[in-house]
Amino acid sequence: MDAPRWLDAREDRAWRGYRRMRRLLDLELARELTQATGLSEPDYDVLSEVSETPQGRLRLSELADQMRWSRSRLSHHLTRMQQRGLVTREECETDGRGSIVALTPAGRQAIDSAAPGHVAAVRRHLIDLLTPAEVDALGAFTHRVVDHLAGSDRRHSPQREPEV
Amino acid sequence: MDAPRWLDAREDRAWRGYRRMRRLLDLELARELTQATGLSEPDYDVLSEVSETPQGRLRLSELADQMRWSRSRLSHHLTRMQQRGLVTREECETDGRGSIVALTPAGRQAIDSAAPGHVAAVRRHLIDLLTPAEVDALGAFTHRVVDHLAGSDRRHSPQREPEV
DNA sequence: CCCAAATCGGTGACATGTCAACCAACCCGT
DNA sequence: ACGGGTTGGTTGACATGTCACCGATTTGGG
Repeated sequence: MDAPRWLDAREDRAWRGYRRMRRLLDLELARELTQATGLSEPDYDVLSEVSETPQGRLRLSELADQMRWSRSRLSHHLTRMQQRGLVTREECETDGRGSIVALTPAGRQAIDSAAPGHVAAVRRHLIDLLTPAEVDALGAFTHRVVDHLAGSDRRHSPQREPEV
Repeated sequence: MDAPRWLDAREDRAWRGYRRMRRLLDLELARELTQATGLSEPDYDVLSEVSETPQGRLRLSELADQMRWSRSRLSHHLTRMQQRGLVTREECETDGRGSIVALTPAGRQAIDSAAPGHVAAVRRHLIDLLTPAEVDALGAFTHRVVDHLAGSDRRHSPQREPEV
């Protein structure tokens, strides 16, 4: 950890800007979404993922992996969503341990009516403020960063180092 | 809310990439920071802000504004940091209501020893993966988005509409 | 076939963040 | 100097997320 390379002015500007944007954008999108629909962003994300499957049904483990959520978090959150009538849990026939989330009609209705407004907010506060070139750059480098993290993640996941 | 303009393929790629990056990057940076130093990211941010003042002392309201934290959140968090001996609270002489956060020696030591590693992690997982042009683009559009949000925020803050 | 190990999901304790309510001190027009 | 309105900060109740652990089931090697 010797002679750290600090961030230069442009890097610092980018990093601070990123952090600040992340915080403010999150707050605003969550605020608008909740006010308009009563859904939180996690609610929205869950409903969105489940509604994109043909059946409106999804295995918990798959959902957790897609969202990069811990199983514990998903389980807690689904319990709350279930109490509000947005989803139900069903048994998995092919695996006795498994569970399946399914949208209720109310859940389907909630995501359908929330989506247009949410997309509009994303446009208004982010996408439409970027030039096409910036949109492409954002798509490019975020995926690069994610791939890199997924690579180093593997080192931390419950896998053994190759034996000697 | 009629005829929503959905995100096209590139916009969708950028938006999904951003969300995924945000989540994974947060997790990884927090994980490394906590493992190396025992500090959480919020801890780090608070210590970082306070340590950048000449005295290592800062008015609570100023700190809250700079960090875009609610006063409540800040108060709760400082209470926890205080219990761990990282900061202390002092009275403000010029304003009887006010409080001041001050770094303890332990707090100073914590941020000093945490900073190099944290910056290195930010480089390794983000900055060094971007081209210089991408760094500049990130700096540019994040600030644009923040300014836009700050502008619309004003409409929601506790201010009156101009009276008739 | 059998048993150890891994996987799936759930639970309880705890850390963190939000929201609304509150008190004390300040401000300021009268 | 008074008193209403505002501000600074704290608090408690509650929502959310994390962590460690558990019980049930599946899997895979001998």
